[in-house]
Amino acid sequence: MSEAPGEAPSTGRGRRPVRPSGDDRELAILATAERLLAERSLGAISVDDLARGAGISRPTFYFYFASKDAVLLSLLDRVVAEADGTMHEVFGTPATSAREGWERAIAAYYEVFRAHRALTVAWAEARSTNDEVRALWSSVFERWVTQCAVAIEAERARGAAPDGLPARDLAVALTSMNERVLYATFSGDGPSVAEADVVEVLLGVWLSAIYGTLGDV
Amino acid sequence: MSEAPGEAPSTGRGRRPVRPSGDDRELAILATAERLLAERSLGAISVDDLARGAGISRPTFYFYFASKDAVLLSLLDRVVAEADGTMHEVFGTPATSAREGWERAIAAYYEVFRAHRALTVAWAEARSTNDEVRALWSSVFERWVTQCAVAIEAERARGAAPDGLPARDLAVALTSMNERVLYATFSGDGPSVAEADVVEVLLGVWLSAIYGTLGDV
DNA sequence: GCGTAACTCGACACCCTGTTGACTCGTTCG
DNA sequence: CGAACGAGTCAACAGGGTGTCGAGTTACGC
Repeated sequence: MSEAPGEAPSTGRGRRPVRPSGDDRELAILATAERLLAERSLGAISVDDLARGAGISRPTFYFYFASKDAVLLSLLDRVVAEADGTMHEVFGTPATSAREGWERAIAAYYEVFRAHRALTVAWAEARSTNDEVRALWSSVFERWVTQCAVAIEAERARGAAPDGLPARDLAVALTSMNERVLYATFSGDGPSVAEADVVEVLLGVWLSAIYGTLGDV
Repeated sequence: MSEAPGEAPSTGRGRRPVRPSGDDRELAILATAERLLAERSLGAISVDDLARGAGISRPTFYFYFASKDAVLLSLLDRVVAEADGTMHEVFGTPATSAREGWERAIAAYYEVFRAHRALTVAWAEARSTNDEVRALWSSVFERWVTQCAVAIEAERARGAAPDGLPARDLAVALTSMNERVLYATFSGDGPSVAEADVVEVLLGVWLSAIYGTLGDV
Protein backbone atom coordinates (compact mmCIF):
# COMPACT_ATOMS: atom_id res chain seq x y z
CA MET A 1 0.00 0.00 0.00
CA SER A 2 2.61 2.59 1.06
CA GLU A 3 5.17 3.37 -1.57
CA ALA A 4 8.87 2.90 -0.99
CA PRO A 5 10.81 6.12 -0.44
CA GLY A 6 13.71 5.30 -2.76
CA GLU A 7 12.44 3.84 -5.99
CA ALA A 8 14.36 1.31 -8.00
CA PRO A 9 13.15 0.75 -11.54
CA SER A 10 14.11 -2.91 -11.85
CA THR A 11 11.47 -4.97 -10.08
CA GLY A 12 8.66 -2.50 -9.63
CA ARG A 13 6.96 -4.78 -7.12
CA GLY A 14 7.77 -4.47 -3.40
CA ARG A 15 10.10 -2.02 -1.77
CA ARG A 16 13.76 -2.01 -2.62
CA PRO A 17 16.43 -0.10 -0.78
CA VAL A 18 18.59 1.52 -3.43
CA ARG A 19 21.94 1.44 -1.67
CA PRO A 20 24.46 -1.31 -1.31
CA SER A 21 24.76 -4.14 1.19
CA GLY A 22 21.32 -4.63 2.69
CA ASP A 23 20.68 -6.30 -0.64
CA ASP A 24 21.92 -9.53 0.87
CA ARG A 25 19.16 -9.35 3.40
CA GLU A 26 16.57 -9.10 0.72
CA LEU A 27 17.97 -12.15 -0.97
CA ALA A 28 18.09 -13.96 2.36
CA ILE A 29 14.39 -13.29 2.82
CA LEU A 30 13.59 -14.58 -0.64
CA ALA A 31 15.70 -17.67 -0.09
CA THR A 32 14.05 -18.31 3.26
CA ALA A 33 10.63 -17.98 1.70
CA GLU A 34 11.45 -20.45 -1.01
CA ARG A 35 12.89 -22.89 1.50
CA LEU A 36 9.92 -22.68 3.86
CA LEU A 37 7.41 -22.96 1.02
CA ALA A 38 8.91 -26.32 0.21
CA GLU A 39 7.76 -27.63 3.57
CA ARG A 40 4.53 -25.80 4.41
CA SER A 41 1.90 -23.58 2.87
CA LEU A 42 2.17 -19.82 2.67
CA GLY A 43 -0.60 -19.41 5.20
CA ALA A 44 1.41 -21.41 7.70
CA ILE A 45 4.46 -19.17 7.31
CA SER A 46 4.50 -15.96 9.33
CA VAL A 47 6.42 -12.80 8.67
CA ASP A 48 8.34 -13.63 11.80
CA ASP A 49 9.41 -16.96 10.30
CA LEU A 50 10.76 -15.19 7.25
CA ALA A 51 12.53 -12.56 9.33
CA ARG A 52 14.13 -15.08 11.66
CA GLY A 53 15.14 -17.23 8.73
CA ALA A 54 16.91 -14.24 7.26
CA GLY A 55 18.51 -13.32 10.58
CA ILE A 56 16.65 -10.09 11.12
CA SER A 57 13.80 -8.86 13.31
CA ARG A 58 10.24 -8.60 12.16
CA PRO A 59 10.15 -4.81 11.83
CA THR A 60 13.29 -4.98 9.74
CA PHE A 61 11.53 -7.36 7.40
CA TYR A 62 9.11 -4.54 6.64
CA PHE A 63 12.01 -2.41 5.57
CA TYR A 64 12.54 -4.79 2.67
CA PHE A 65 9.05 -5.98 1.80
CA ALA A 66 5.63 -4.50 2.35
CA SER A 67 4.14 -7.86 3.31
CA LYS A 68 4.42 -11.61 3.07
CA ASP A 69 2.56 -11.49 -0.23
CA ALA A 70 5.07 -9.03 -1.64
CA VAL A 71 7.77 -11.65 -1.08
CA LEU A 72 5.72 -14.21 -2.96
CA LEU A 73 5.14 -11.75 -5.78
CA SER A 74 8.84 -11.08 -5.99
CA LEU A 75 9.53 -14.79 -6.24
CA LEU A 76 6.80 -15.19 -8.83
CA ASP A 77 8.21 -12.46 -11.03
CA ARG A 78 11.16 -14.72 -11.70
CA VAL A 79 8.98 -17.69 -12.55
CA VAL A 80 6.82 -15.57 -14.81
CA ALA A 81 9.83 -14.33 -16.70
CA GLU A 82 10.97 -17.90 -17.14
CA ALA A 83 7.54 -19.11 -18.20
CA ASP A 84 7.24 -16.33 -20.76
CA GLY A 85 10.65 -17.14 -22.11
CA THR A 86 9.72 -20.79 -22.45
CA MET A 87 6.44 -19.92 -24.09
CA HIS A 88 8.02 -17.72 -26.72
CA GLU A 89 10.61 -20.37 -27.39
CA VAL A 90 7.93 -23.01 -27.87
CA PHE A 91 5.69 -20.97 -30.11
CA GLY A 92 8.63 -19.39 -31.90
CA THR A 93 10.40 -22.45 -33.24
CA PRO A 94 8.59 -24.37 -35.98
CA ALA A 95 7.55 -27.93 -35.18
CA THR A 96 8.29 -30.97 -37.30
CA SER A 97 4.70 -32.13 -36.90
CA ALA A 98 1.52 -30.80 -35.37
CA ARG A 99 1.61 -33.44 -32.68
CA GLU A 100 5.17 -32.61 -31.80
CA GLY A 101 4.40 -28.89 -31.61
CA TRP A 102 1.55 -29.31 -29.17
CA GLU A 103 3.45 -31.85 -27.16
CA ARG A 104 6.29 -29.39 -26.77
CA ALA A 105 3.89 -26.69 -25.61
CA ILE A 106 2.29 -28.94 -23.02
CA ALA A 107 5.61 -30.33 -21.87
CA ALA A 108 6.84 -26.75 -21.44
CA TYR A 109 3.82 -25.85 -19.34
CA TYR A 110 4.42 -29.01 -17.34
CA GLU A 111 8.06 -28.17 -16.87
CA VAL A 112 7.40 -24.70 -15.52
CA PHE A 113 5.06 -26.14 -12.92
CA ARG A 114 7.36 -28.99 -12.07
CA ALA A 115 10.49 -26.91 -11.65
CA HIS A 116 8.75 -24.71 -9.10
CA ARG A 117 6.19 -26.97 -7.48
CA ALA A 118 6.16 -25.31 -4.10
CA LEU A 119 5.96 -21.87 -5.62
CA THR A 120 3.16 -22.64 -8.02
CA VAL A 121 1.17 -24.38 -5.32
CA ALA A 122 1.58 -21.29 -3.16
CA TRP A 123 0.63 -19.21 -6.16
CA ALA A 124 -2.66 -21.03 -6.55
CA GLU A 125 -3.30 -20.70 -2.85
CA ALA A 126 -2.58 -16.98 -2.70
CA ARG A 127 -4.62 -16.33 -5.82
CA SER A 128 -7.78 -16.54 -3.78
CA THR A 129 -6.65 -14.07 -1.14
CA ASN A 130 -4.54 -11.49 -2.95
CA ASP A 131 -5.56 -9.33 -5.86
CA GLU A 132 -2.09 -8.73 -7.19
CA VAL A 133 -1.35 -12.43 -7.22
CA ARG A 134 -4.62 -13.09 -9.00
CA ALA A 135 -3.87 -10.42 -11.56
CA LEU A 136 -0.41 -11.83 -12.20
CA TRP A 137 -1.84 -15.28 -12.73
CA SER A 138 -4.50 -13.95 -15.06
CA SER A 139 -1.95 -12.19 -17.21
CA VAL A 140 0.20 -15.29 -17.58
CA PHE A 141 -2.82 -17.42 -18.29
CA GLU A 142 -4.08 -14.92 -20.82
CA ARG A 143 -0.82 -14.96 -22.74
CA TRP A 144 -0.89 -18.76 -22.97
CA VAL A 145 -4.49 -18.76 -24.09
CA THR A 146 -3.86 -16.15 -26.74
CA GLN A 147 -0.88 -18.03 -28.13
CA CYS A 148 -2.83 -21.27 -28.21
CA ALA A 149 -5.83 -19.66 -29.85
CA VAL A 150 -3.62 -18.21 -32.55
CA ALA A 151 -2.01 -21.59 -33.13
CA ILE A 152 -5.39 -23.30 -33.35
CA GLU A 153 -6.62 -20.79 -35.88
CA ALA A 154 -3.46 -21.27 -37.90
CA GLU A 155 -4.10 -25.00 -38.02
CA ARG A 156 -7.64 -24.40 -39.16
CA ALA A 157 -6.50 -21.92 -41.77
CA ARG A 158 -4.11 -24.42 -43.30
CA GLY A 159 -6.87 -27.01 -43.32
CA ALA A 160 -5.25 -29.30 -40.79
CA ALA A 161 -7.92 -28.85 -38.16
CA PRO A 162 -11.68 -28.78 -38.61
CA ASP A 163 -13.76 -25.80 -37.59
CA GLY A 164 -15.74 -26.17 -34.43
CA LEU A 165 -15.78 -24.32 -31.15
CA PRO A 166 -14.41 -20.78 -31.16
CA ALA A 167 -10.62 -21.12 -30.96
CA ARG A 168 -10.35 -18.92 -27.94
CA ASP A 169 -12.98 -20.80 -25.95
CA LEU A 170 -11.24 -24.03 -26.79
CA ALA A 171 -7.91 -22.57 -25.72
CA VAL A 172 -9.36 -21.38 -22.42
CA ALA A 173 -10.88 -24.77 -21.66
CA LEU A 174 -7.77 -26.73 -22.53
CA THR A 175 -5.39 -24.41 -20.72
CA SER A 176 -7.67 -24.52 -17.69
CA MET A 177 -7.53 -28.29 -17.80
CA ASN A 178 -3.75 -28.23 -17.86
CA GLU A 179 -3.62 -25.88 -14.94
CA ARG A 180 -5.98 -27.87 -12.77
CA VAL A 181 -4.61 -31.29 -13.66
CA LEU A 182 -1.03 -30.23 -13.09
CA TYR A 183 -1.92 -28.56 -9.82
CA ALA A 184 -3.65 -31.70 -8.58
CA THR A 185 -0.77 -33.86 -9.73
CA PHE A 186 1.90 -31.78 -8.04
CA SER A 187 0.09 -30.80 -4.89
CA GLY A 188 -0.97 -34.40 -4.43
CA ASP A 189 -4.42 -33.39 -3.17
CA GLY A 190 -7.32 -35.47 -4.40
CA PRO A 191 -7.61 -37.78 -7.39
CA SER A 192 -4.99 -37.07 -10.00
CA VAL A 193 -3.08 -38.45 -12.93
CA ALA A 194 0.28 -40.13 -12.31
CA GLU A 195 3.12 -37.72 -12.87
CA ALA A 196 4.69 -39.93 -15.50
CA ASP A 197 1.52 -39.99 -17.60
CA VAL A 198 0.25 -36.50 -17.22
CA VAL A 199 1.74 -34.96 -20.36
CA GLU A 200 0.50 -37.86 -22.47
CA VAL A 201 -3.02 -37.60 -21.07
CA LEU A 202 -3.23 -33.86 -21.56
CA LEU A 203 -1.79 -34.11 -25.03
CA GLY A 204 -4.37 -36.72 -25.93
CA VAL A 205 -7.23 -34.46 -24.96
CA TRP A 206 -5.69 -31.46 -26.73
CA LEU A 207 -5.22 -33.31 -29.98
CA SER A 208 -8.72 -34.77 -29.91
CA ALA A 209 -10.26 -31.41 -29.16
CA ILE A 210 -8.30 -29.58 -31.83
CA TYR A 211 -8.08 -32.12 -34.63
CA GLY A 212 -10.62 -34.79 -33.82
CA THR A 213 -13.72 -35.14 -35.92
CA LEU A 214 -16.79 -36.75 -34.48
CA GLY A 215 -18.61 -39.50 -36.27
CA ASP A 216 -22.24 -40.17 -35.49
CA VAL A 217 -22.36 -39.29 -31.80
CA MET B 1 -11.13 -30.02 17.52
CA SER B 2 -12.96 -30.65 20.82
CA GLU B 3 -15.97 -32.88 20.42
CA ALA B 4 -19.49 -31.73 21.21
CA PRO B 5 -20.90 -33.05 24.48
CA GLY B 6 -24.30 -34.00 23.12
CA GLU B 7 -23.97 -35.84 19.84
CA ALA B 8 -26.59 -35.75 17.14
CA PRO B 9 -26.40 -38.44 14.49
CA SER B 10 -27.71 -36.42 11.56
CA THR B 11 -24.92 -34.18 10.32
CA GLY B 12 -21.87 -35.66 11.97
CA ARG B 13 -19.84 -32.57 11.18
CA GLY B 14 -19.64 -29.69 13.68
CA ARG B 15 -21.25 -29.54 17.06
CA ARG B 16 -24.96 -29.76 17.43
CA PRO B 17 -26.87 -29.16 20.63
CA VAL B 18 -29.51 -31.87 20.83
CA ARG B 19 -32.21 -30.04 22.72
CA PRO B 20 -34.85 -27.69 21.50
CA SER B 21 -34.85 -24.02 20.58
CA GLY B 22 -31.22 -23.00 20.21
CA ASP B 23 -31.64 -24.76 16.91
CA ASP B 24 -32.86 -21.49 15.46
CA ARG B 25 -29.57 -19.91 16.33
CA GLU B 26 -27.69 -22.54 14.44
CA LEU B 27 -29.83 -21.93 11.39
CA ALA B 28 -29.36 -18.19 11.82
CA ILE B 29 -25.60 -18.66 11.73
CA LEU B 30 -25.82 -20.76 8.59
CA ALA B 31 -28.10 -18.25 6.93
CA THR B 32 -25.80 -15.40 7.86
CA ALA B 33 -22.82 -17.26 6.45
CA GLU B 34 -24.58 -17.87 3.18
CA ARG B 35 -25.67 -14.26 2.97
CA LEU B 36 -22.22 -12.85 3.72
CA LEU B 37 -20.52 -15.27 1.33
CA ALA B 38 -22.56 -13.75 -1.45
CA GLU B 39 -20.83 -10.43 -0.90
CA ARG B 40 -17.29 -11.22 0.26
CA SER B 41 -14.84 -14.08 0.55
CA LEU B 42 -14.68 -16.41 3.50
CA GLY B 43 -11.36 -14.96 4.55
CA ALA B 44 -12.94 -11.53 4.82
CA ILE B 45 -15.70 -12.79 7.12
CA SER B 46 -14.86 -13.04 10.81
CA VAL B 47 -16.47 -15.21 13.44
CA ASP B 48 -17.69 -11.98 14.94
CA ASP B 49 -19.50 -11.11 11.72
CA LEU B 50 -21.29 -14.44 11.77
CA ALA B 51 -22.18 -14.10 15.44
CA ARG B 52 -23.48 -10.57 15.09
CA GLY B 53 -25.42 -11.52 12.01
CA ALA B 54 -27.11 -14.24 14.00
CA GLY B 55 -27.74 -11.92 16.94
CA ILE B 56 -25.40 -13.63 19.38
CA SER B 57 -22.00 -12.94 20.89
CA ARG B 58 -18.78 -14.42 19.61
CA PRO B 59 -18.30 -16.92 22.43
CA THR B 60 -21.83 -18.12 21.90
CA PHE B 61 -21.00 -18.82 18.29
CA TYR B 62 -18.51 -21.38 19.53
CA PHE B 63 -21.28 -23.15 21.35
CA TYR B 64 -22.79 -23.99 17.98
CA PHE B 65 -19.79 -24.42 15.73
CA ALA B 66 -16.19 -25.26 16.38
CA SER B 67 -14.92 -22.69 13.88
CA LYS B 68 -15.71 -20.64 10.81
CA ASP B 69 -14.71 -23.58 8.66
CA ALA B 70 -17.16 -25.85 10.44
CA VAL B 71 -19.95 -23.54 9.30
CA LEU B 72 -18.75 -23.80 5.74
CA LEU B 73 -18.56 -27.57 6.01
CA SER B 74 -22.09 -27.68 7.32
CA LEU B 75 -23.27 -25.61 4.38
CA LEU B 76 -21.32 -27.78 1.99
CA ASP B 77 -22.86 -30.97 3.30
CA ARG B 78 -26.15 -29.83 1.84
CA VAL B 79 -24.65 -29.02 -1.53
CA VAL B 80 -22.84 -32.34 -1.59
CA ALA B 81 -26.06 -34.22 -0.91
CA GLU B 82 -27.69 -32.32 -3.73
CA ALA B 83 -24.80 -32.89 -6.10
CA ASP B 84 -24.79 -36.60 -5.36
CA GLY B 85 -28.52 -36.80 -5.93
CA THR B 86 -28.15 -35.02 -9.25
CA MET B 87 -25.29 -37.26 -10.24
CA HIS B 88 -27.17 -40.46 -9.57
CA GLU B 89 -30.15 -39.13 -11.42
CA VAL B 90 -28.02 -38.29 -14.43
CA PHE B 91 -26.16 -41.55 -14.57
CA GLY B 92 -29.22 -43.55 -13.56
CA THR B 93 -31.62 -42.61 -16.34
CA PRO B 94 -30.77 -43.89 -19.82
CA ALA B 95 -30.02 -41.27 -22.46
CA THR B 96 -31.63 -41.09 -25.88
CA SER B 97 -28.23 -40.56 -27.45
CA ALA B 98 -24.64 -40.51 -26.30
CA ARG B 99 -24.39 -36.81 -26.92
CA GLU B 100 -27.52 -36.14 -24.93
CA GLY B 101 -26.26 -38.25 -22.02
CA TRP B 102 -22.97 -36.42 -21.72
CA GLU B 103 -24.64 -33.09 -22.19
CA ARG B 104 -26.96 -33.85 -19.33
CA ALA B 105 -24.04 -34.82 -17.11
CA ILE B 106 -22.15 -31.62 -17.86
CA ALA B 107 -25.25 -29.49 -17.53
CA ALA B 108 -25.89 -31.07 -14.15
CA TYR B 109 -22.35 -30.32 -12.99
CA TYR B 110 -22.83 -26.78 -14.27
CA GLU B 111 -26.13 -26.43 -12.48
CA VAL B 112 -24.72 -27.49 -9.11
CA PHE B 113 -22.02 -24.84 -9.40
CA ARG B 114 -24.39 -22.20 -10.65
CA ALA B 115 -27.04 -22.69 -8.01
CA HIS B 116 -24.46 -22.17 -5.28
CA ARG B 117 -21.91 -19.86 -6.82
CA ALA B 118 -20.83 -18.14 -3.65
CA LEU B 119 -20.57 -21.40 -1.79
CA THR B 120 -18.55 -23.21 -4.39
CA VAL B 121 -16.21 -20.27 -4.78
CA ALA B 122 -15.71 -20.30 -1.01
CA TRP B 123 -15.24 -24.05 -1.23
CA ALA B 124 -12.40 -23.69 -3.69
CA GLU B 125 -10.85 -21.00 -1.55
CA ALA B 126 -11.03 -22.97 1.69
CA ARG B 127 -9.74 -26.11 -0.01
CA SER B 128 -6.24 -24.73 0.18
CA THR B 129 -6.37 -23.93 3.88
CA ASN B 130 -8.50 -26.62 5.46
CA ASP B 131 -7.96 -30.36 5.36
CA GLU B 132 -11.57 -31.35 5.92
CA VAL B 133 -12.75 -29.11 3.13
CA ARG B 134 -10.11 -30.54 0.86
CA ALA B 135 -11.13 -34.08 1.76
CA LEU B 136 -14.78 -33.34 1.12
CA TRP B 137 -13.97 -31.92 -2.27
CA SER B 138 -11.82 -34.89 -3.13
CA SER B 139 -14.57 -37.32 -2.28
CA VAL B 140 -17.12 -35.53 -4.44
CA PHE B 141 -14.64 -35.22 -7.27
CA GLU B 142 -13.73 -38.89 -6.96
CA ARG B 143 -17.35 -39.98 -7.27
CA TRP B 144 -17.81 -37.95 -10.45
CA VAL B 145 -14.61 -39.29 -11.91
CA THR B 146 -15.54 -42.86 -11.14
CA GLN B 147 -18.97 -42.51 -12.70
CA CYS B 148 -17.51 -40.91 -15.80
CA ALA B 149 -14.82 -43.54 -16.12
CA VAL B 150 -17.43 -46.28 -15.92
CA ALA B 151 -19.53 -44.55 -18.54
CA ILE B 152 -16.54 -44.14 -20.85
CA GLU B 153 -15.66 -47.79 -20.52
CA ALA B 154 -19.25 -48.73 -21.25
CA GLU B 155 -19.13 -46.71 -24.45
CA ARG B 156 -15.93 -48.44 -25.45
CA ALA B 157 -17.35 -51.84 -24.62
CA ARG B 158 -20.32 -51.30 -26.90
CA GLY B 159 -18.00 -50.15 -29.64
CA ALA B 160 -19.25 -46.58 -29.70
CA ALA B 161 -15.97 -45.05 -28.53
CA PRO B 162 -12.46 -45.92 -29.64
CA ASP B 163 -9.84 -47.10 -27.21
CA GLY B 164 -7.24 -44.59 -26.23
CA LEU B 165 -6.15 -43.10 -22.97
CA PRO B 166 -7.04 -44.98 -19.80
CA ALA B 167 -10.66 -44.16 -19.06
CA ARG B 168 -9.91 -43.01 -15.57
CA ASP B 169 -7.14 -40.63 -16.62
CA LEU B 170 -9.44 -39.19 -19.23
CA ALA B 171 -12.20 -38.78 -16.68
CA VAL B 172 -9.84 -37.02 -14.26
CA ALA B 173 -8.62 -34.63 -16.93
CA LEU B 174 -12.08 -33.77 -18.22
CA THR B 175 -13.64 -33.38 -14.81
CA SER B 176 -10.72 -31.17 -13.78
CA MET B 177 -11.35 -29.05 -16.82
CA ASN B 178 -15.00 -28.66 -15.89
CA GLU B 179 -14.13 -27.67 -12.38
CA ARG B 180 -11.58 -25.07 -13.35
CA VAL B 181 -13.54 -23.61 -16.23
CA LEU B 182 -16.72 -23.33 -14.22
CA TYR B 183 -14.86 -21.81 -11.30
CA ALA B 184 -13.28 -19.20 -13.55
CA THR B 185 -16.60 -18.48 -15.22
CA PHE B 186 -18.51 -18.03 -11.98
CA SER B 187 -15.89 -16.29 -9.92
CA GLY B 188 -15.20 -13.94 -12.80
CA ASP B 189 -11.47 -13.95 -12.13
CA GLY B 190 -9.22 -14.06 -15.14
CA PRO B 191 -9.94 -15.14 -18.72
CA SER B 192 -13.00 -17.33 -18.95
CA VAL B 193 -15.73 -18.62 -21.21
CA ALA B 194 -19.03 -16.74 -21.41
CA GLU B 195 -21.60 -18.25 -19.10
CA ALA B 196 -24.02 -18.88 -21.94
CA ASP B 197 -21.47 -20.90 -23.91
CA VAL B 198 -19.73 -22.80 -21.21
CA VAL B 199 -21.73 -26.03 -21.35
CA GLU B 200 -21.41 -26.17 -25.11
CA VAL B 201 -17.65 -25.64 -24.98
CA LEU B 202 -17.09 -28.24 -22.32
CA LEU B 203 -19.35 -30.70 -24.07
CA GLY B 204 -17.42 -30.21 -27.28
CA VAL B 205 -14.15 -31.11 -25.63
CA TRP B 206 -15.66 -34.10 -23.83
CA LEU B 207 -17.15 -35.55 -26.98
CA SER B 208 -13.95 -35.07 -28.95
CA ALA B 209 -11.87 -36.63 -26.22
CA ILE B 210 -14.15 -39.61 -25.74
CA TYR B 211 -15.37 -40.33 -29.29
CA GLY B 212 -13.08 -38.41 -31.58
CA THR B 213 -10.64 -40.26 -33.74
CA LEU B 214 -7.56 -38.51 -34.99
CA GLY B 215 -6.62 -38.50 -38.62
CA ASP B 216 -3.01 -37.95 -39.64
CA VAL B 217 -1.87 -35.59 -36.90
C1' DG C 1 -38.58 -24.86 44.81
C1' DC C 2 -34.88 -27.26 43.26
C1' DG C 3 -31.51 -29.62 40.37
C1' DT C 4 -29.80 -29.96 36.04
C1' DA C 5 -28.75 -29.10 31.46
C1' DA C 6 -29.09 -25.74 27.72
C1' DC C 7 -27.53 -21.61 26.74
C1' DT C 8 -25.08 -16.98 27.13
C1' DC C 9 -21.32 -13.78 27.38
C1' DG C 10 -17.45 -10.70 29.76
C1' DA C 11 -12.89 -11.20 30.22
C1' DC C 12 -8.80 -13.39 29.13
C1' DA C 13 -4.61 -15.46 26.72
C1' DC C 14 -2.52 -15.74 22.53
C1' DC C 15 -0.93 -15.03 17.82
C1' DC C 16 -0.42 -12.33 13.96
C1' DT C 17 0.09 -8.01 11.32
C1' DG C 18 1.83 -3.47 10.44
C1' DT C 19 3.73 1.15 12.38
C1' DT C 20 6.45 4.41 15.14
C1' DG C 21 10.30 6.55 16.96
C1' DA C 22 14.63 6.31 18.69
C1' DC C 23 19.09 4.43 17.96
C1' DT C 24 23.56 2.91 15.36
C1' DC C 25 26.77 3.37 11.93
C1' DG C 26 29.13 4.39 7.63
C1' DT C 27 29.78 7.93 4.26
C1' DT C 28 30.20 12.47 2.50
C1' DC C 29 31.46 17.08 2.39
C1' DG C 30 32.27 21.75 4.46
C1' DC D 1 37.94 16.61 11.85
C1' DG D 2 33.03 16.61 12.80
C1' DA D 3 28.30 17.76 11.56
C1' DA D 4 24.75 16.08 8.67
C1' DC D 5 22.55 12.65 6.33
C1' DG D 6 20.57 8.45 4.97
C1' DA D 7 20.59 3.37 5.27
C1' DG D 8 19.62 0.01 8.34
C1' DT D 9 17.89 -1.87 12.86
C1' DC D 10 14.66 -3.06 16.42
C1' DA D 11 11.80 -2.61 21.14
C1' DA D 12 7.54 -1.25 21.95
C1' DC D 13 3.01 -0.29 20.63
C1' DA D 14 -1.73 -0.47 18.50
C1' DG D 15 -5.13 -3.20 16.64
C1' DG D 16 -7.65 -7.18 15.09
C1' DG D 17 -8.36 -11.90 14.83
C1' DT D 18 -9.07 -16.64 17.16
C1' DG D 19 -10.39 -19.80 20.71
C1' DT D 20 -11.26 -20.75 25.89
C1' DC D 21 -12.89 -20.35 30.71
C1' DG D 22 -15.86 -19.65 34.24
C1' DA D 23 -19.53 -17.38 36.10
C1' DG D 24 -23.84 -16.33 35.18
C1' DT D 25 -29.04 -16.92 33.39
C1' DT D 26 -32.86 -19.11 31.96
C1' DA D 27 -36.37 -23.28 31.29
C1' DC D 28 -38.06 -27.31 32.38
C1' DG D 29 -38.87 -31.98 34.73
C1' DC D 30 -39.64 -33.73 38.99
